[in-house]
Amino acid sequence: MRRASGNARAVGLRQVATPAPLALELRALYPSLTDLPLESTALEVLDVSAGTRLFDAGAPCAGFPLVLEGEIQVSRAASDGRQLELYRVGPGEICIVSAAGLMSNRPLNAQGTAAARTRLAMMPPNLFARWNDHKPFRQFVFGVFADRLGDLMTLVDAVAFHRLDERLAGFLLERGRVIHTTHQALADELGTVREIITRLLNRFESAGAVKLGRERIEIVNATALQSLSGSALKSP
Amino acid sequence: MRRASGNARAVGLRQVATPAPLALELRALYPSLTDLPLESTALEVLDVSAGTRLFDAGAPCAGFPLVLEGEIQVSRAASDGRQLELYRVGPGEICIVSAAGLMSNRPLNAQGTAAARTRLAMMPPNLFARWNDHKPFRQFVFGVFADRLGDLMTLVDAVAFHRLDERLAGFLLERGRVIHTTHQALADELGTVREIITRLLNRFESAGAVKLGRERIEIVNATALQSLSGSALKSP
DNA sequence: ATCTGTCAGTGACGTAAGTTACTTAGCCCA
DNA sequence: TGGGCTAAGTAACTTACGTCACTGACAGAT
Repeated sequence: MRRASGNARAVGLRQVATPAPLALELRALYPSLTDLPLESTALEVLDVSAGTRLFDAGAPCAGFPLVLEGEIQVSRAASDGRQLELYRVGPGEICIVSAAGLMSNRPLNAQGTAAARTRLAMMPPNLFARWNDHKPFRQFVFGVFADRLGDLMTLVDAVAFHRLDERLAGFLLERGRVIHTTHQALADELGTVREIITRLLNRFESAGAVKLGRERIEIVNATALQSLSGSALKSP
Repeated sequence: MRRASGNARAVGLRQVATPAPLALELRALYPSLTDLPLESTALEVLDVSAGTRLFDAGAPCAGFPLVLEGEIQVSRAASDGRQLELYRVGPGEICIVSAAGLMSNRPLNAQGTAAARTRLAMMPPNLFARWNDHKPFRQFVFGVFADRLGDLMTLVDAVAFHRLDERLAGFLLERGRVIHTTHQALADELGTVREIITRLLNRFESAGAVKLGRERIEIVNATALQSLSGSALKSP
């Protein structure tokens, strides 16, 4: 964590804190920033390793994250240690919990963790407010906001109306043929505990849908898995 | 359902479709509309009875509802007939599912039903887009948007991590001392079935927390109910 | 080669919640 | 005052999930 220093205002110039390569990178990932004065703005850049907690539920939002590389996992934690993933934020995407925290000036209602080594630029709260007056940026933010809201409703639906085996099967299908992860991580994404994941995965293996290994799940029969999922992923 | 008619443009004037009293009423409930040209705009006004379906999941959003009187219940339905209330929209409030539908141009991801006799003005999609350029309106919409998002997270949390008795107890406490509703309606709000509500309410009655009657629940010991709820309503 | 920590497997058990299939109660209106 | 409707009670049963308390398996460090 590094803060831009120096005092350019002393010589009557605006502070130039965002190096040109970073501005370029940002504009490539977030085209809606194109016409904004990135170069004359202090954006803090963080480079964190997998597992780093980036923000906590209950805390005020410290800034709006622009992900350059990696992925942030946003989830909700229960008092008994279980947790449930709400969504992930990758490069070029935005975090609606942060946006909501900034727009309503309320504490964040979820926690964010780096799911991998992650590099991100932090847009300070006042800057976020100011740049929302810029129509392209605003439209981008609120477009994604709206999309994520839909995802969240689908999640509510899944949690309220679907069995865990369906949800797990659907989840695996979204992750490609070979998945490298632990049972605990899967449990944390689905809001359950490790043992249940183990049990369900073993069932899937007995059914011939997957092959299991240490931190490894290979889908050997996607069709079977699909039918196990009951196609639980339909949005509306 | 009544559509404003006439063709004022034929005589070179903008269409004047919103009568002054309605404009007044709207501005009283939605102050962020103050500086917008309500009078020169065609706003359809609907007056519907309790139970009327106002929009369906999967359909495109027909307009942005401004509630004048009554209440809209927004919920998500499962294929087995169960349904789960996401939130309600009263006078002066806004519906984020509609807003999201308009901003992302995607089908709505929940259904809306009048929870009582409801009167509302419908802002057409293109008007909503246009008026979002007006800062006070925009800030109002997105402020509420952000707030509701928080509610939604709390809902996810409740559904994923809390028992139904806790949720029911909490729900009752929010509804005042005497509640007039059916067990089925409660089930539809919490995402379960009627029998379970009956069972739980009877337990609450045995515990001396409530007194039951036909379409009537009276809370006789709020403290007891509170402890049954496990204070399951904490947000973050 | 052994140690140590993480990851995975397992079985017994408890219980919240949904399902089925009724019966009973209360209310409206003819 | 007796149908006919909807709301509510109920009991027996099933099942998905979670909890507990382990044991075993593997990988990198020493």
